[in-house]
Amino acid sequence: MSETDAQADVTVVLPDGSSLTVPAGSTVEDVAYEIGPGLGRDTVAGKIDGELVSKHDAVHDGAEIEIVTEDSDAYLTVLRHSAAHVFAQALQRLHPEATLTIGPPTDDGFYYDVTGVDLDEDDLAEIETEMEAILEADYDIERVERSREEALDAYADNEFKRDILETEAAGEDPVSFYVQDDWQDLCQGPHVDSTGEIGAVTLLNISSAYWRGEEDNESLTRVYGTAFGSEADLEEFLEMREEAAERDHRKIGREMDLFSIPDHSPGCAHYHPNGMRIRRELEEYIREKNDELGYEEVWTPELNKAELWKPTGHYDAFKEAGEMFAWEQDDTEYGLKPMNCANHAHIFDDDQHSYRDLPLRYSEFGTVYRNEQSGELSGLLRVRGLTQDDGHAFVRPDQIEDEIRRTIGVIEDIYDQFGLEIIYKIETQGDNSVGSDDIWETATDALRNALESKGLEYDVEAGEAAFYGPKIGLDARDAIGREWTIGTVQVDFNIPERLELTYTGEDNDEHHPVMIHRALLGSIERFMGVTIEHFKGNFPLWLAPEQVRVLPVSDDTLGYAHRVKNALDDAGLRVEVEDRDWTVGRKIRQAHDDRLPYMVIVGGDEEESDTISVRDRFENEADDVDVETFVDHLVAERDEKRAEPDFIDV
RNA sequence: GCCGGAGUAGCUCAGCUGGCAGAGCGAUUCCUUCGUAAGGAAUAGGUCGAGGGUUCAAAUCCCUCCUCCGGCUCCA
Repeated sequence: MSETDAQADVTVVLPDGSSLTVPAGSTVEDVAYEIGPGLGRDTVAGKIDGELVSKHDAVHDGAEIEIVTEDSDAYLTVLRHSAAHVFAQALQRLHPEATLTIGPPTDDGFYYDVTGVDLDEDDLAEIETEMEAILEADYDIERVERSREEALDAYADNEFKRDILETEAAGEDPVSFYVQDDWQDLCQGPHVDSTGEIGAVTLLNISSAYWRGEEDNESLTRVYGTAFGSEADLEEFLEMREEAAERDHRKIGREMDLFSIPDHSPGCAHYHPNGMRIRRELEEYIREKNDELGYEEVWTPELNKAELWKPTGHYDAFKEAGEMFAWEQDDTEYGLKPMNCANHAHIFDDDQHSYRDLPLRYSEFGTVYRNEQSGELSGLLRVRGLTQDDGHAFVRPDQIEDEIRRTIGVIEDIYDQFGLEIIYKIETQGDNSVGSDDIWETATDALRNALESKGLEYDVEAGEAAFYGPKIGLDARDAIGREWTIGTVQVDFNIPERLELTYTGEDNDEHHPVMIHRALLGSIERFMGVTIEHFKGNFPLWLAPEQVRVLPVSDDTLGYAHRVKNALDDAGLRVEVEDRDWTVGRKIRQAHDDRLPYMVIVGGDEEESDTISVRDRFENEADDVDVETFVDHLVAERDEKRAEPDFIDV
């Protein structure tokens, strides 16, 4: 507490809404002791106005205070931050030449970016052992304040820490260090009290990262790890990672023979018959939704002259970044389309339009090619050749918001249908944008208003939009928690102007329409990847590549099995007969492994009574089932796109 | 593109201190005709990702390239 403010008091707000008055200069820890001595002793750190801070930080008048103890969610963050320090200390014990940069906690662990040292996985194992020794030694972790000068001195050979002193810690004097044993790090904290508090720690992988995340900056070595209060929690974490790997769409895609991405075509998926069945269902579903929204389907070619993309700005945005496949042919530059907009704009422009014609909407399953960097490719989730369920609505300015709202409404229906959890984002104008700031603002407002009028929560990602306009991004998570944009809605005032697209207004003057770019699923590839992981391959009946498999108990009933199959075939169901020379148990096991929604088992009893025995993927069984009843149920279940097999109601 | 890891039979993987290329599952054939999560036997199956080098000898050691995985940057 500082002497000068000793008289003044400050009032802080606690999580339950009550207020507490403490002497000015009080720290988070002081506030905790004020609430109760037990809480004071348990305090690890605090939150001031939602931001995680050290328990030694002073509170200010009106601050919302939260005390972080071992029971708080934020405690793990603190503990992992300390684990990052333990890593750095261990690293420098074994590799004194290593230079430290930053080492923050993340959602599920921590990382530390270092340089001046080459590390591989064997090094990681050694460092981990050293870290365990540091936990064992249970060093006190102490916050120490040092003068700027002292800090700059200490980091005479570390340009990164000096950079931090000049930016994040600009003007701070003294600055805080955290010290454990004979090791220290410039750090704001907070940290746990001693290294022994970290119950379990592990290093996960090694990668490179750019200083301050910018590609032009120095490349650093990043080591990822995580930490928990106990070994048991760490075990649980590692088990969950293994379970997540079981959902991996690449693994399931191979097991179910859905698709492949061969070496001869990196980033370009080949759909096998089973995968194509799913793709067709998705496309038909989206056609229905596009009909609902008033889109007319078109098709435009992949191959175009490169000049198509010059006026739109795509050429600058894609070609010059090396992201477009383009080449010289007979003295002319050709390319594969990276987006469908220019072709749809052509269709609009090929005729004249009255204000009465708008909105005019074109949809296309448009296959585009983008030369994504090799290290970016990831199964179906990030590819070079992708088919978007793309669409462009050409609207009058007064129609923008309504059009967006209707589109978002349908998108919500779609994601509800799949049970996908979606994160809404608005991405705003970036450095590469074309068009005036005013136009961008109007367009961004239109998106914001549409989301807000539907009461949807969204994050804002500043500066992340495409070059031609702001966008709403709908993100889904994959099995290991990565977020991928699937659907998107974008407002574009720029391309219509650049291409001089016009319609004749009520005033008999020519006006530029506004283009709304949208994709409901995003790309078939990414959506399939997300969907496979979401369902863990256990698709709802309407999507399942093989919906029913008929298993004859023995060859004697093979004929009856085929008659049952025909009945299901006639209803348009995807059904096969298992005719391999296997025992019934073997056939059932295989059908479960193949993730069949339903299997039908037929033997002498069934043939005699003209019934079937049904077993679903949940291992529910029903005997003496009438074939017609079963078919009727499946048709309804399929047509209503029910999420799970429910013929056998339990 | 950058850092780390990996590429051996259709799949999952062993072999990699250089010395005859292996297993399980799957496939094929034969036997079995089976009642709700793996019946038995035999057989076939390989450019050890590609190219180059070292060596008497390379899946194994060295170099270059390709592809995949995790992360960074970037995106549907």
